[in-house]
Amino acid sequence: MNDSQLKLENQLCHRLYMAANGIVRSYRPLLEAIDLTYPQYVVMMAMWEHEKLTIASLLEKTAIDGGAMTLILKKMVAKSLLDIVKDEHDKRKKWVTLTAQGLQLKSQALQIPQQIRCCFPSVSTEDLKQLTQLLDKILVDL
Amino acid sequence: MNDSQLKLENQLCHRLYMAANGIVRSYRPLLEAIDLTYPQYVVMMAMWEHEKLTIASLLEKTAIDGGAMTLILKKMVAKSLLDIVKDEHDKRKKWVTLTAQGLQLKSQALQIPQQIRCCFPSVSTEDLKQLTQLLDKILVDL
DNA sequence: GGAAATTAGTTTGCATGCAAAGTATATTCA
DNA sequence: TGAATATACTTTGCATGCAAACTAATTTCC
Repeated sequence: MNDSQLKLENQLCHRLYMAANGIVRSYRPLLEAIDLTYPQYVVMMAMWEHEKLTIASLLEKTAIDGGAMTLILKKMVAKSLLDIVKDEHDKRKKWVTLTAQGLQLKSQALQIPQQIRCCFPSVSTEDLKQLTQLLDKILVDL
Repeated sequence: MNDSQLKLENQLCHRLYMAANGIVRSYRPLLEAIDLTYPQYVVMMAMWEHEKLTIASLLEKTAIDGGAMTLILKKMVAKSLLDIVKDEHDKRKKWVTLTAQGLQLKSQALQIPQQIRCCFPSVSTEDLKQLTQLLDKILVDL
């Protein structure tokens, strides 16, 4: 029996775990400057792109947990970044929209992507492209 | 200004986030069968490989948070998978070792790697190799 | 038309991830 | 040798991730 398969070094999952946590850690100082946590930033990106989303579609686009989302949105509404209103016709639905302040924040966030790129000099544009394609293969199987 | 850079679709970080969470989710049913959480499984893999580690080296190998590790180890000791004893000479250090039961669990875990592979038919062996190399580029920059 | 099933969100309980503060022990160095 | 540092862990407080239970509203379908 080949127990090299159980070595930590050989676990793709552990590499993903370390890389994902590590990158989020790299974002932290940049996001603190605009007073956002990483998941809040993800929500903001979805909203900057769409302007108006139901909570359900926000959950789908961000892949954030539903239970966590309730709390995250509550905080973002408290910070006046978002508004949430019930749908007139389907009272189960809620619509999330950007406030003026939430929209304005985008201008401050625009520089974040390139700032993050600078944190990873070993990762070329070509690497990024390949990584995207490979990660997509994982995502389709989920 | 090019705000396509702020689209969720273009964030490597978000793909990593979804992939990492998704894979851990795939492990869950397999790990439940041997009553381990994912981080506990990571600790066990480190221990199966090394037999004896200080908490500090376990933290380094697993990249698990120190605060979380204290709790994780406590639970694993309670489940009789691990023993923890203070170092004789340096009373700050603690040594973690496998119990007989912890060692025995390895035989049941040996099949997990291939079972997980089956969950990801879209990811070839070559993909896995490339992914490993690319993720390592991220890891060196952290 | 009304019970059953489905959908949209929220709440709850538990397990981390993370930063920062705290504790105990060792080491350095003036 | 004794104060200042550094090391090894633990504790604390907060923010998710996750599963499961729960509420409210809507849709299906007999």
